[in-house]
Amino acid sequence: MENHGPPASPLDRGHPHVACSSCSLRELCLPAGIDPREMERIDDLVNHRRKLKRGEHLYRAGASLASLYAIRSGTMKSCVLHEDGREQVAGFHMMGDLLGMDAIGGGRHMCDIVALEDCEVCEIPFSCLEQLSRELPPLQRQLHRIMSREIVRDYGVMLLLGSMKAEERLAAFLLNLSQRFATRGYSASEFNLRMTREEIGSYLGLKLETISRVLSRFQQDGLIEVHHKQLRIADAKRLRAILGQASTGDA
Amino acid sequence: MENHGPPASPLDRGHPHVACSSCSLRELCLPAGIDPREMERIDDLVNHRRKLKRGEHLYRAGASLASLYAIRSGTMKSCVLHEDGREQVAGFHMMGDLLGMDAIGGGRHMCDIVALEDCEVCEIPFSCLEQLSRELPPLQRQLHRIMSREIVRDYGVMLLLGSMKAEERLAAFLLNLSQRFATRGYSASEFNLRMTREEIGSYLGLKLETISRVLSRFQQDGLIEVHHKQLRIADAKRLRAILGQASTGDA
DNA sequence: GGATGGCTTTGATGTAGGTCAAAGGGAGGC
DNA sequence: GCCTCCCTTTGACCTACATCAAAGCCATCC
Repeated sequence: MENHGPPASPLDRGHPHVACSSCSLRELCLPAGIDPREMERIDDLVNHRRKLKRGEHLYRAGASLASLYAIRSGTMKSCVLHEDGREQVAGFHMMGDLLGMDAIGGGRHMCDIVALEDCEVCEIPFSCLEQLSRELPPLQRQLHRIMSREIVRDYGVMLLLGSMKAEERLAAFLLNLSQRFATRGYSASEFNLRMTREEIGSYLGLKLETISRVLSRFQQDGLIEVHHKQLRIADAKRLRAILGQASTGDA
Repeated sequence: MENHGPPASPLDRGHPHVACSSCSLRELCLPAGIDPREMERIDDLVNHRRKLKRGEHLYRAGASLASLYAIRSGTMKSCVLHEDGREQVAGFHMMGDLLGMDAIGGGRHMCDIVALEDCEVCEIPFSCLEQLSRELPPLQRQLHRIMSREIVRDYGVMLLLGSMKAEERLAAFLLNLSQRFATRGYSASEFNLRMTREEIGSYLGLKLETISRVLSRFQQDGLIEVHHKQLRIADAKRLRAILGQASTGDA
């Protein structure tokens, strides 16, 4: 039962001050590296926010490209759909991440984005962004950087899916989450899993039972502590060693 | 034993006329959609070509970003490397494809690119490209489109690796190759596999023996004919049906 | 407060694809 | 022309993960 809530006006123009210049995420997000004096031009670009309840879609595959979205708060997942109904989680996204770049190529979105909890996103009309990035080289750079990083991230996932076994995949996943929380100023060792075991499994190319079993094993081995969605990394070094697979030594 | 050939001068400035404007690939490649009158500015951008022999690297992971490369002829593979030596093929690339975008994010390449046969590429200094794309909106658009398509392509691979079984993966692979040859004006039904079974396997997250077995099975079932690297798609419809998995009917 | 329904855990069993092994074919080098 | 080396094919066996099944937990709804 997804918490669709009232379909209500998804566009919330009620914030008079949607300002990148005062946003704590600005160094992670699109405005990174922008001269403070130019910042107000970015503020104009991002003219409103949008709130989503858990389970709501930000957009669906097939929708035509209007805007990119920067996540201000909350966690989302992207899902690609196989024609025969199978779907796979392609990524988990959190504050500061930029979404929607899948649509630039063909003008239509190629995946669904779903809120895993209540979220807030900043909407960035794409044509304005293209325009402005012609005028502000640092903005252009940052956009390119973000798209490039997305490509590289995907390479990492391909490596994971193509050549790692279950334990390695899960270790890589947990360490990646940990690192992303750290980058955002949260604890690297203690956090909440916003997604279900099934979603993790889908992302990692495994079944939910396998996720559950491997988490239990990790816990027995003292690598982590899990209590439903609450997770603590108890021994990051050994967790990393599962990945390195060679050295149990200092990573 | 890779055919490294003489390390020789990799930069071949000997072509006086490296002109996008007269290149048969221009509509697939970076200049797509450029006004003919602006084309000479692109010609200036792409100021030289480079030839590679089979087995040579175009660049290696860690190399700093200097240029993007457009493939003029030949086939290449990209490989991502796991720290512990395992490597995985992340993609196969052919004429018209643009390489190197993995380095934009961090300034360093994140994968190796290796020629699977003798190749020729056009070198595009990245900072010039960024500069010029500020002045020519259609160039900017095309660059964004290409990067976006790369992201979407990766989603497809994730889906393949994460939720398809061996036969589906191989069918998807062959159909994808077929389609790419067709786009480039070659036969969609008959072509050469430039890569080994092992490389296909690496790309698809399978072992070479599995690739071999599945190809044999496909052949027995009359879906394809393979004779070493020569491949003919004998029944594209049924091959597509393996993917759709539901309807054996008209895809 | 009890009921309902998702999510998770754990066990028993099955299987796709991996691993190991051996032999056959082509292409390039001498 | 012959040799060598890689690539490929095919078979026999094994293992990691999927599948099926059942029971427990937590949150939410009534």
